[in-house]
Amino acid sequence: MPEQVYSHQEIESKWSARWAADPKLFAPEDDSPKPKFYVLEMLPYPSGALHIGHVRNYSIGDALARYKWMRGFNVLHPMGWDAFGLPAENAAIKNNRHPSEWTHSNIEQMKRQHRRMGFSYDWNREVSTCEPEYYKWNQWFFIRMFEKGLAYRKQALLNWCNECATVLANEQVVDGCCWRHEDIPVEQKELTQWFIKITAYAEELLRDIGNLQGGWPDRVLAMQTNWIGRSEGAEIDFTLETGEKVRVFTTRVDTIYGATCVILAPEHDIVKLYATGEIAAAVKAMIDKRATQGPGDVEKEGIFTGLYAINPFNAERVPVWVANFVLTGYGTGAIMAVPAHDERDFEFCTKYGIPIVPVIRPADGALPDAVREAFGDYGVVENSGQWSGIASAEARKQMAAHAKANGFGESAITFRIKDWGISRQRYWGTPIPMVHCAVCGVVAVPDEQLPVLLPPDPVLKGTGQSPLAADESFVNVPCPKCSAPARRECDTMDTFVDSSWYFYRYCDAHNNEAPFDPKKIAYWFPIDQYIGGVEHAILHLIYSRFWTKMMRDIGLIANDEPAARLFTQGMVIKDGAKMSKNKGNVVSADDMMDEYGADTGRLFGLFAAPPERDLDWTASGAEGAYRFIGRVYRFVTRSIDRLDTPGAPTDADRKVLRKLHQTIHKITNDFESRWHFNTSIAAFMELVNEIYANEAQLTGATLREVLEKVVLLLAPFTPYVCEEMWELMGRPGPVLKQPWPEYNAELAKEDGAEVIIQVNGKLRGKLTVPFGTSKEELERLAMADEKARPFIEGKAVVKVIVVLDKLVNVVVKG
RNA sequence: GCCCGGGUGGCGAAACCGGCAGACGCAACGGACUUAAAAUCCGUUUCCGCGAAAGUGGAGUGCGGGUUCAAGUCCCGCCCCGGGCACCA
Repeated sequence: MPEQVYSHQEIESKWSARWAADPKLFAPEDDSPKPKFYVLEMLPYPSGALHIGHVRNYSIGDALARYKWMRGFNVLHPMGWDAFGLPAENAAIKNNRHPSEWTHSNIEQMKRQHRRMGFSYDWNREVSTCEPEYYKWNQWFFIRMFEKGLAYRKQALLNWCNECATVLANEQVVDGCCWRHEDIPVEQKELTQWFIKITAYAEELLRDIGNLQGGWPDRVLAMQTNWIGRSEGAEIDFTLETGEKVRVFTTRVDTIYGATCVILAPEHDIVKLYATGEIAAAVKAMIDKRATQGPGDVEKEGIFTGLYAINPFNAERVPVWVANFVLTGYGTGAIMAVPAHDERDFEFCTKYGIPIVPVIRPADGALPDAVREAFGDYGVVENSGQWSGIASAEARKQMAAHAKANGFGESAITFRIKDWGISRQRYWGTPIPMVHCAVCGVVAVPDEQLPVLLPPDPVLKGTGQSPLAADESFVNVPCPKCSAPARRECDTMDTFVDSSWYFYRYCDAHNNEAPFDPKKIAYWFPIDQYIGGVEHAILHLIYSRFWTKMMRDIGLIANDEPAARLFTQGMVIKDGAKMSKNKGNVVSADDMMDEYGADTGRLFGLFAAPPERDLDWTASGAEGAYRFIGRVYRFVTRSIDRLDTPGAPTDADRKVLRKLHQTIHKITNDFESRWHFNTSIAAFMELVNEIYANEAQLTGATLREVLEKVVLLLAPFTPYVCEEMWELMGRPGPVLKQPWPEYNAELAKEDGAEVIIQVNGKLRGKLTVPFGTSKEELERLAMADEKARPFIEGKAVVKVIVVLDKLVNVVVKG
């Protein structure tokens, strides 16, 4: 066969069709004796077009999946669609199409692109979250949580995005703006909504971060730790002169003798009870201002309520204020202000002339006469009755215990994380399976009536009213308990519910009796490797962890965490900016595949940067990857006829085989440790350069040996062209079921050790010696070395450092 | 302010355990092939000196110190860039 020109269209369309025709090709085996490996990439939202960011994400997972198959694992590698959500509904309003139609046509488009990319998914397990077979189980889980008190309704101030016309969870607010609309400030609205009690798991979510260390990126774990935000402190009751108690939360109860006022959040119950006239008006103004204010520094403002409270530790009477910087949703919504030891309290009390009383001194200093700035560190407690002279840390414990013993407080822990508000006033989501009955109250839809189907013909306006409420035939329903006329809940669920457990469904995607068969979960879980963007570090990834723990506690599964290992890949950058529609720098997967092909797209994406780092997409870089694939392909095709030509082994054979085994070692290591495929591919390029340099001298047997291994090593990165070359070499496929090339350390070994000669740490010469040459001999050779000698002669040799097979460093003086 | 990353040629990067800084690729330049071009193959390219050249000397991994025979790598103190959290009591 003469040398062939690499034509990606021909090769990729040929194998894409063949792979699609074999539904078992990428399916895991039942009852397999092989060890299992579950590799998962985050499922996409079906926007309609795959772009380079997706391609990068899936190329990483696909390389791993193919490698694991070749290493003899039974691999589960599924794909699905996060198919509910706002874009479908907004597109529907704009184009007057049904969200379902829009979504399904997008899925079809993207699935075609996926197939074209040749990713090794088991499409038999495809999950689409907008199908009743899937969202039925969202409802089922919701009812289980309702029964356990983990799903509940309450009135609360909620984040509202006017553009989305719906409520947002705290996790969906970024810099005070909507996560989908970075320039739309989120407003606060008081609404009655459904919440999921993720806070019941706050302690465990935090504790188990310890078990994820090593398997999950530190960055993600740090972000989750921050988000959960545990603070240890105490709650203390200050008694008002009117008799009510105001409970404050503090992490520094040791400073309580320095408390000079109590400050309430504007929304606090006591304020509602006692604020009248001018004060009430000022408080309302504060609430309104805060509701519309964006993020950033806000001037502290407050007003005296006219009330006084008694500090239970020293019986001192302190004024009660209301201030805009005290948050209603954190701690108890009330604080004791200790201006001498808290920067914020200092700022506030200075502004309003409230006294400042220092009670903590630095361990090696004295109490200041006049406080010029807050001293917030731990120190020694002073002027604090029986605790004077005790260190802060110890005083905290003792004073909390004292409060408890005397019935006016106790040690307490608060979390920053809040319950997950899941009600959405939109159509395209899972209906919340609840009924409101005038007699029975809120009643769950019985399991046998699930799923509660979305009505097929919604009236969509995007006005902020739940579209389901306009559909009388949906709304009106008899109460499941008493059969009296009742009304259905009309909100739908946050789509993050859908993505919290989809990866369990892949294990048993067509189960009609249960969300999944626990036996299948026991086999596949935890996910061995999860791969996705870091933007989900606290959204999807914290919800998923919660959902797993919840499912464990209702007895469905045994694992505590969904994924043993997580990998977060970097963003794709083009022309200095993150690829996004707004910036107009998106490269579509289709355009890329037309021009360069799927293999090139994958190879460049993996070669241009280590996968965790941001990747610069450049056309010239892609050209380079394309040229390289062509270089391999041309060599293989022009060598086909020589593969079985007999001949005596040559020096070139040995050199190329050595390079081959060094490359096997390198690539295998990269797969097994840090996934720096950029260096795997660089090593592979070096191998190909070596083969080119020795082409004429290679014998047939070596050519066959080396080229077959070349194809196998490259297959996880560029599967199409490798499948084609494998076939051309007369080998039966598929490549991903071939064993991974085995490393032979003997063949990889160099002829001799290259030892560098340094004088005072500077490189002065090189030696090639047999491995294991003795210290004395190396020292002798170094001293005699022609290049090194001029730097040694005439100087006193202080000492000589020898590292066997590696280096000699002669230290001289003078 | 606190918590994570990161800073190396014209560019993307490599150097994994402290041991030859810049592998591999892009771009640029030169050569071969060609009537010519494209494609392909081969070569050069951190900076500053000296040299016609082969070579050869010095400097160099954000900045300042330190440890060490030896530092991009370890330690101390800074600067800059990216990300997360943030009146969280």
